[in-house]
Amino acid sequence: MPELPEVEYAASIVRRAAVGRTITRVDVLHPSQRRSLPDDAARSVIGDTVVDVERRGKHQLLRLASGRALHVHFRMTGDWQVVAAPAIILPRHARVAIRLDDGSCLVLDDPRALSVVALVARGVDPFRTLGPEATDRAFNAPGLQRQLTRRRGPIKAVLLDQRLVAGVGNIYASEALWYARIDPRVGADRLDVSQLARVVAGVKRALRRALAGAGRAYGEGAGDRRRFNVYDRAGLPCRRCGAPIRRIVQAGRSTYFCRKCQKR
DNA sequence: AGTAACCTGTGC
DNA sequence: GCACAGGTTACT
Repeated sequence: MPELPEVEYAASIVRRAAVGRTITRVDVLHPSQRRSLPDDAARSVIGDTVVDVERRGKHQLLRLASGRALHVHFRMTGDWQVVAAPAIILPRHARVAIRLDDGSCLVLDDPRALSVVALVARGVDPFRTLGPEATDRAFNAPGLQRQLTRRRGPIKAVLLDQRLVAGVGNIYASEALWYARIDPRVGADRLDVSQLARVVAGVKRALRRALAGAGRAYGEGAGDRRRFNVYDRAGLPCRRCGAPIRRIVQAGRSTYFCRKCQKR
């Protein structure tokens, strides 16, 4: 589920539920999460107050009054559930439960347990390695071209590199290149600045469209394929030209594209 | 640049 | 049984 639009939506839910609230208890319910959030760290945030919730790329940061923060990444299958008091019934795949002073509970719900929750010390910037935000003006063709002098590889793989641009995931990398009409297999360093401008525009278009729809049609499974132009549509007709959508594997991940209208 | 690893679930 | 899954890091 969680690409940037879903993370933005999840962050907005947590913001509403947690800002201004004080943490009264933290339970780490799966050994996998204990690696990033050991028991002593979990204990140490008790009594601290959530003052803000930020999102950068696919990362979330719950800023605490002490100056520290909880850094959250959903990876493949994480999500927040906010459970209201007094009936605290944890979802099936509850991995971390953060109780708040109004009796409610923030639950990290993650079947695969790959999510990461870590305590960040005051003054540490957990986002320092991230590139410009995908939806921001700072993500632009000239800037991308400069980065490409050091980063080679097919454009699809390059878009997934969070150091170059923050927030593009596997679905929207395919979607963006379909909008840009560019073949995902092309070496990124072979694209000229006007083609890179199309890639940048494609990324923004795909993400903004999804951001507008996040919250609706979320996690319903069946409705998902309809939202996409190419992702998970192997063999189905391209919405632009009718040619069958192809699936290939790049760097171990599925890529979907239209061979006819995505060139070079 | 590809592959394994981290985990569990789903669908063929 | 096996392939595959929307992410990321650390290895060949």
